[in-house]
Amino acid sequence: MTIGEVSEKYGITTDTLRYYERIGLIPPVPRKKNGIRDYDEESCGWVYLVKCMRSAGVQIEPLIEYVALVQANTGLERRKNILLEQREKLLAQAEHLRSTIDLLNYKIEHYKEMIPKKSRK
Amino acid sequence: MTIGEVSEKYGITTDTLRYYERIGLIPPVPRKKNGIRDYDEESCGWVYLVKCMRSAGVQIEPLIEYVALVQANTGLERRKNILLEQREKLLAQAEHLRSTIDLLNYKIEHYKEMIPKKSRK
DNA sequence: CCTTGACTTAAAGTTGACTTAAGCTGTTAA
DNA sequence: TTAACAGCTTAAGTCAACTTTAAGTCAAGG
Repeated sequence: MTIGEVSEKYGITTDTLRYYERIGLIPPVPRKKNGIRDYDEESCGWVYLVKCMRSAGVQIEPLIEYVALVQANTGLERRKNILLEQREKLLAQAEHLRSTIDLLNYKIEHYKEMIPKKSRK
Repeated sequence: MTIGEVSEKYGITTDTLRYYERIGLIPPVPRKKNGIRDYDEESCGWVYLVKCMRSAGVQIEPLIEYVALVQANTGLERRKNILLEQREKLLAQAEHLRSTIDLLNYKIEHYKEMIPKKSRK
């Protein structure tokens, strides 16, 4: 799979895909003899994981550390801790999101009551 | 209430509070004769709302528009729509967060299985 | 042969959201 | 009364995470 196809598939620009690889957010992608990236299942899996985590708000730094450990095949305990830490953050975020949505619901109800009385046009 | 007290109360620096006011994220705060800000209930309410929305990920721009409309006492319909739009975004984000947390749970389970076999130290 | 799409490094530019600096003034404690 | 403090303003600076530009090379397809 070419970088262009992967870009299409996940909605990430080719520039960003190369950037991710450069900074170690995903492990080096296998190349064809001519040096062109040839994404396999595994690389796609990494891209998917990063896309998912990043869009959920996980910072780049912990992900880079995690990827480095997986590549070095070490730090099992540390890897688990990184995942646990990030999960904690996401759980807190989800909780905060819920209460903010409640606040919005409350305000929106207020407008629903106000508006029908005015608009007629 | 001085800016310092408000800063303390909501965990927002005085710099940020002034910045918020300057860009219209909260309406102008009342002043004492000497020009020093004197936050009342209403201003504190705005600070709280902004803190809540911002930390949930709501963009500054729509909030500025909303605040401007409230101040001009117009655009009831538009205000409601802004709130509806932001709620939609937060709901989508909450859903995405949930699935990402699931993915993390899955990966963490994997590490829980791997680790006990090795570590004995 | 030439266009297309891939590749490289390195650096500058962008965006969103603050933060800091510089240079004031006004109130309070020693 | 004088020095420390908290406040004031505007403009410039910072940071993360990209994005774009420069300035090329390389190789396959029409």
